[in-house]
Amino acid sequence: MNTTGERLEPVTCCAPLAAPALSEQEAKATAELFRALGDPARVRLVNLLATAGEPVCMCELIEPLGLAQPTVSHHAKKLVEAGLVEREQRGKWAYLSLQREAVEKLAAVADLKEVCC
Amino acid sequence: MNTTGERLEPVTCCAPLAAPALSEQEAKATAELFRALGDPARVRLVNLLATAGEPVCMCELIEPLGLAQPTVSHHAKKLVEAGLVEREQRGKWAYLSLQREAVEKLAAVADLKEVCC
DNA sequence: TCGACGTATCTACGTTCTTCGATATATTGA
DNA sequence: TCAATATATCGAAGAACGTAGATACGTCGA
Repeated sequence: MNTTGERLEPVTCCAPLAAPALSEQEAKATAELFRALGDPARVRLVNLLATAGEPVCMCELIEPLGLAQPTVSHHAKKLVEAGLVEREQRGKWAYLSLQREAVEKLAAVADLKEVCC
Repeated sequence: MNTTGERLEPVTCCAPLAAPALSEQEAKATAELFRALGDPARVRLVNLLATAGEPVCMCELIEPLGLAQPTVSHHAKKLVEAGLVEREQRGKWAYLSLQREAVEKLAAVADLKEVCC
């Protein structure tokens, strides 16, 4: 999809829903951010990270999510790409943690009282 | 999709992302809510309603969105079903307005500091 | 009554998404 | 060095999605 090589940073590029003049670009970034949480598996993954409060090994997510390992890897990648989750390699293990600032920015985007991001 | 007749109310059924024990049902409801805003056209539609501050005739949304009339109708329906937008019939015109409480609830769901919906 | 207009639905098409088995790569421990 | 383990990627199948043309329905004004 992105052939130019420039990476979109949805979390930093999107504007509040009530922004006076939402550009096409901003709308796309905002939609991508919301879409990242538009799947039950990813909502549960984020929930697991939020309640854990500390980085969680990816291997410990497979069972609670009830999905195959490639599927969990796929969803984790989506969340990392959206900026909502951070991935940290520790030897052969991959640890995921919540990007709390990104999630808070998401809440700010949905906040109609917010004027600016 | 829903053959039993029971209507899901995503806005009232979903729980915060940081909820201690997110059920499968709640995760699905939360995902549906986020997914409703997971398309640029719907983000712009919500933005138009948010900045208008008053009900907007659907016929006035076609041009700014740059989409065909059936497509706008389709997106509007999705937003109404998600509870984010209210639809009001006035003669042959359909007026859309933002369900501000629902959008605020969405922001609360994304708020990690919130304990309960 | 009739034509114009606004809207929803039907249908179809191409794209994207979710899922998982198979497989490749890398790291650890023996 | 070798087997076991964790993870990512590839490839494929089925479902869901976005879009718009055609069409049907209802309302308004003449």
